[in-house]
Amino acid sequence: MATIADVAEVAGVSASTVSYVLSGKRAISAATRARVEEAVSRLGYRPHAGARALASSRTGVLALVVPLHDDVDVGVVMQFVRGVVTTARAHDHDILLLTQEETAGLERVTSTSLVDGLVVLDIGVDDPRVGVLARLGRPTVLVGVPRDPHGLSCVDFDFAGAARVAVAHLAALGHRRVGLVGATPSSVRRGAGYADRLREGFLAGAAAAGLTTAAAPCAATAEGARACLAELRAQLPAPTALVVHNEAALPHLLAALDAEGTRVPDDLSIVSVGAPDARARALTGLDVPALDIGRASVEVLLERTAAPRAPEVRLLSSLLTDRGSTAAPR
Amino acid sequence: MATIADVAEVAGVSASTVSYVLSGKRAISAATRARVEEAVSRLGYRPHAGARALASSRTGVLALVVPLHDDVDVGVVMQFVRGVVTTARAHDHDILLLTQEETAGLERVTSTSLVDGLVVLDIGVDDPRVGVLARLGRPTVLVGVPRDPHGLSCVDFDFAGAARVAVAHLAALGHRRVGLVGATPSSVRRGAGYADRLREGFLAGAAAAGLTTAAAPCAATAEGARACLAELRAQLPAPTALVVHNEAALPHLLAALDAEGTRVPDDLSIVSVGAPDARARALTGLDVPALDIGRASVEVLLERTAAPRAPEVRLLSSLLTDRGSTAAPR
DNA sequence: GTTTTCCGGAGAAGCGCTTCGACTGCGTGG
DNA sequence: CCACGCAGTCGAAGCGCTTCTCCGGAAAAC
Repeated sequence: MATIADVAEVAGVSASTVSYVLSGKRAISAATRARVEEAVSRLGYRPHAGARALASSRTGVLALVVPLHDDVDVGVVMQFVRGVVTTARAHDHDILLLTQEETAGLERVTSTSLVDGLVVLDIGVDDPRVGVLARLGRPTVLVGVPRDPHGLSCVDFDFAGAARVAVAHLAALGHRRVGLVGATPSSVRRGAGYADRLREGFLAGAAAAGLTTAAAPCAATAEGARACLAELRAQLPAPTALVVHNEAALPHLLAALDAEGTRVPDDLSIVSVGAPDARARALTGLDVPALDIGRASVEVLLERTAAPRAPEVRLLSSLLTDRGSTAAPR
Repeated sequence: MATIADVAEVAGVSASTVSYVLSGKRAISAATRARVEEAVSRLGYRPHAGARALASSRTGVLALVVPLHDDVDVGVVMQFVRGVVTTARAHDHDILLLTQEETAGLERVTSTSLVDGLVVLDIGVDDPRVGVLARLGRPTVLVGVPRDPHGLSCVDFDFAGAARVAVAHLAALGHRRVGLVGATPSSVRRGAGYADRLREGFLAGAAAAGLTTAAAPCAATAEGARACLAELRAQLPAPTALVVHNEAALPHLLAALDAEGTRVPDDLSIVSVGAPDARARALTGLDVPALDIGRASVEVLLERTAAPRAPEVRLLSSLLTDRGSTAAPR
């Protein structure tokens, strides 16, 4: 491998000049720049990442911490990762992939100076990692909004806003009795804040539109779907529409409705908020803009690795797509 | 951050001694080892990754190249990634995530000495990256088997073997007319070798068992499933069993069968080879051991970063799981 | 008793890069 | 005409680590 010294020799300049040509941190005459660039491409020179990191104390690598547990939709995670990687690459950064083994991993990659910053997915309301991350003192973006962000930036989907849009859509169609099929009990137990935030948006939106409501969590099984339906109907007789915040339970829910002869949207309108599922029936609803969240995370992070900056909470919204699963009540 | 010099000072030894204690590359007396370790933990010392990489020309990072196109099952990719990451961590390595932007990424991470080796997913029969990777000269493991591996190691699922097992299972039940629902046309077009390898295993196994067969690719849509069924029946009247190598088409296939009143397994037995799908109906079949493939990839790779070694092609098999979708023909 | 071996440790030379300070001409303004 | 500033370049000092060489002393060999 060619080194910067080789390039300098070929170009007939000093190593520092080559460095300045490459970094653009000092003025260089057009003639010298041309000679250096010629030498660089002739030798196929590539700066050594380790040497660069050592001298500049910046690595050009960001850590991405993704969840392992199967409570999250893999499709959404994939899209998110894709957004992160492509955006990082667009800004000349690479991604180091960490799984949620332990908080020790966070400690390790920061204190060995392996990465310049971190993006941490699936942050719970009282996530113990948030305190650790704040203490580590590296630029960090949390995906999810904890109760106390400890001064870190957050990026997430605006679940409350999405619920309000969903409710407003149903209210505009004339629905008066609307149920909420909530997230899985396990995700609620885990303290994933989005379940509560969506629920609050749902209730606030319904109250504003003067709707009567019911809400219940829903396990992603056939029995879970039936139980949730029964529970909702016990709270609220004959709802004419459902907001579903549970892509995993959706197939079971649709199967249960089909089995009892309930037609969508003729007898019941459904708006889904969450991961778009390619395999199941497409429903009217708001999709989590996972790609955009990934992109935004990296952008927020890089702004803060470049220069110190106040933390920020950025909530992204998405538009309601009509896929024919809602209609006016009969 | 504490440096090795700080540790040396606190422990009352030289920096080189600290280095040898940490790497274990030389004999150290118990007394000094204890003093050094005490100093390390007191200062919370962590070696700087860049400095280490510069001096030792090893980074402890492996590149993982994952596909973006949605022709692959995200669940399988996730499992695979999980196997890669956990195995790498178990051997004190980290994972740098690359997407298939371009072959330029491969070039970049190797020639800047960012990584010690590469694991490249979803290798096609004539994948252009294989030649590039061979030229780069870093330890590499291909997941998938190209026509010419250029001296690189390969790890993959034994699709041919899986098909033989599936066919043998059906033959043992007494089936004589068996159809193969193949991979999607787009994956075949892409040159993903597994489609052909499974097909060959299917045909060989069927021939050995004296079965009559038909085979057709299948698009992952409702019409695709119907067309594939029609095509199979045109080639082979009234097949009593199907081997399905297409998890994406499976829901549509089952729906089509259901719609025409064909019962599984009463009227038709089905063996599925591929990604286990949590959402759809569980079928008898062989699951791609994605986690194990990830694990094996890293192990094969690390064996070759540690010391030069001949390339290897490792095909992993899995066991047939009976989930009640096969029965003796009537 | 002397010589050889071996063990444990220190010293120093890089690894390849960035960046600070210094130097050299050259054009400007006083 | 002289200081002065400025663009353009170089030299050198690290960044923090690994690893080669060397060295003293104790143990083993003769």
